[in-house]
Amino acid sequence: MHILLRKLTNLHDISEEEQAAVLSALTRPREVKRGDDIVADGSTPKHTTVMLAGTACRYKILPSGKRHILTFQYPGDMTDLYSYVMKKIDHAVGALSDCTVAHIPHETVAALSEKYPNLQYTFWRDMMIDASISHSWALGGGRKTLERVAHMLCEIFVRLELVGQAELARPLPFTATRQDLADALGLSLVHTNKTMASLKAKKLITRTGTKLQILNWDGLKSVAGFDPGYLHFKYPRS
Amino acid sequence: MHILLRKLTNLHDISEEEQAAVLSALTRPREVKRGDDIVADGSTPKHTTVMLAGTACRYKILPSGKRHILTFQYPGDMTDLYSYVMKKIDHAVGALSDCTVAHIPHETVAALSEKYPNLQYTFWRDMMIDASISHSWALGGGRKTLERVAHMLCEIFVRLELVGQAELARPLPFTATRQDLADALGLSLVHTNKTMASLKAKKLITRTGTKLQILNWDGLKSVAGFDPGYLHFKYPRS
DNA sequence: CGAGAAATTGAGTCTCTTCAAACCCCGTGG
DNA sequence: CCACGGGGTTTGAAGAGACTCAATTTCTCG
Repeated sequence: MHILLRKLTNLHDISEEEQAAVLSALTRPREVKRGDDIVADGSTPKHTTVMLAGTACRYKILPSGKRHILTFQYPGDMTDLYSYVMKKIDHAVGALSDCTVAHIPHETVAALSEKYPNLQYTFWRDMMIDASISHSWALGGGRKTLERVAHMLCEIFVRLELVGQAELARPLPFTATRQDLADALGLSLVHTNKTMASLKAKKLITRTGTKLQILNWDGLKSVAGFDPGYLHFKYPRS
Repeated sequence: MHILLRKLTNLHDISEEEQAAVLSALTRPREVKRGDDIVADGSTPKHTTVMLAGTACRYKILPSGKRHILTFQYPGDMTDLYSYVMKKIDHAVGALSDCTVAHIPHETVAALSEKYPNLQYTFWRDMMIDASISHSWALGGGRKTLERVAHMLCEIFVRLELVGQAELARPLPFTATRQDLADALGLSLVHTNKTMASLKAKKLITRTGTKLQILNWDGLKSVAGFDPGYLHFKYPRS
């Protein structure tokens, strides 16, 4: 099953015909190098972008020069529907690892929306869930730092697992650096790092080379107070 | 001009016919007392709510017991489109002052959306802008506390002015308490208050009874680094 | 093997929080 | 007409969490 369908069907029921229509709307994939922007801040894209492989993020450079990461984007995510509705985008999308992406022209999105209202609903829903996620990050959910970091790790794992990119037995294909993580959490690199060290000390996670291994899922989940409901998966992890 | 139209037409061009259709969809107004919930957390409303008078907020009670205010809602705002898309709402809407509200049943929203795609687009846009605002709050825009508080005051004024509820010459109908403001900023009451005292010391604002008077708009704007672009008004304040 | 990037660790500082107390405004009842 | 009470506001002081600066170690890849 195509990764985009894997994502969309988990959001909402869509028919075979609709599934085929979305897939045929995809342009030829293209490669993006780590560190490059997929969508530039302030631009008015003419198409939306679908992640096929790699990790990207929506981010903003603040006046202070700091980078704030709004959400991570994984394979299957439609990272730029925002520009379809808002015309001018107010943040950038950047590749955190080498990525493969495809596009759907805005006019095709419009045509699909008109022909298949159910699809449009699915798109809208995807967008709101994405907004909901970045929301929950920004708020920190009223959690203390240790919980927040644990929560972020839980979310990353569950989202990757949904699209078949991760399983507990294997280390996460966690291509983000500590700095990326810190920018997403809104914490300093140093403090993020010290917090992760403490999760490591509790034997909840460990680092194997570049990858991150979850040693004790239940423990991590309980420290984080993680409840995947806010991700609005149709078939949540048990 | 009806306050809802004043808001919507500033978001997007909509025809006379569409305007009339929206207005006729409104149910009879009802009153909500200060402190009462307009929409309960976790509920699945069957209608969206339009603010006609007063101040409300979308908020969440965090596990720590703290209240986090996501956005303020002023007259003209459609405060509950969220539930139209997401079914189950993940936050509450509460009245910060005595309010007058009206409703539009979800099925009417659906019918309007089908008949007038342009209206649906306007709704969608409204929703994304609202999300964008709460976003910008949560991030704090990378601003320091003094700037953040000033920025919040600027936003409140501009939004109220748009719907004819405020002007510089008169004190703001600022019905929120310091605690409300603190919950919206994500700061403690004490610190919020001290920050406002410092704005007062700079002769940018002053308090007259319950109301708040802006003494020096340009000064406030400049301290805040306020740029109303993120509100996506069609006719921004000069 | 070496260079550059990323991660780790230590120390000092400052912001924001919490706790606590006093104050002020305003409506109510004697 | 004034004392009382309660919600909201203001102020002080002490402590905790997070930040920055800076040095060191580890990893990765050519």
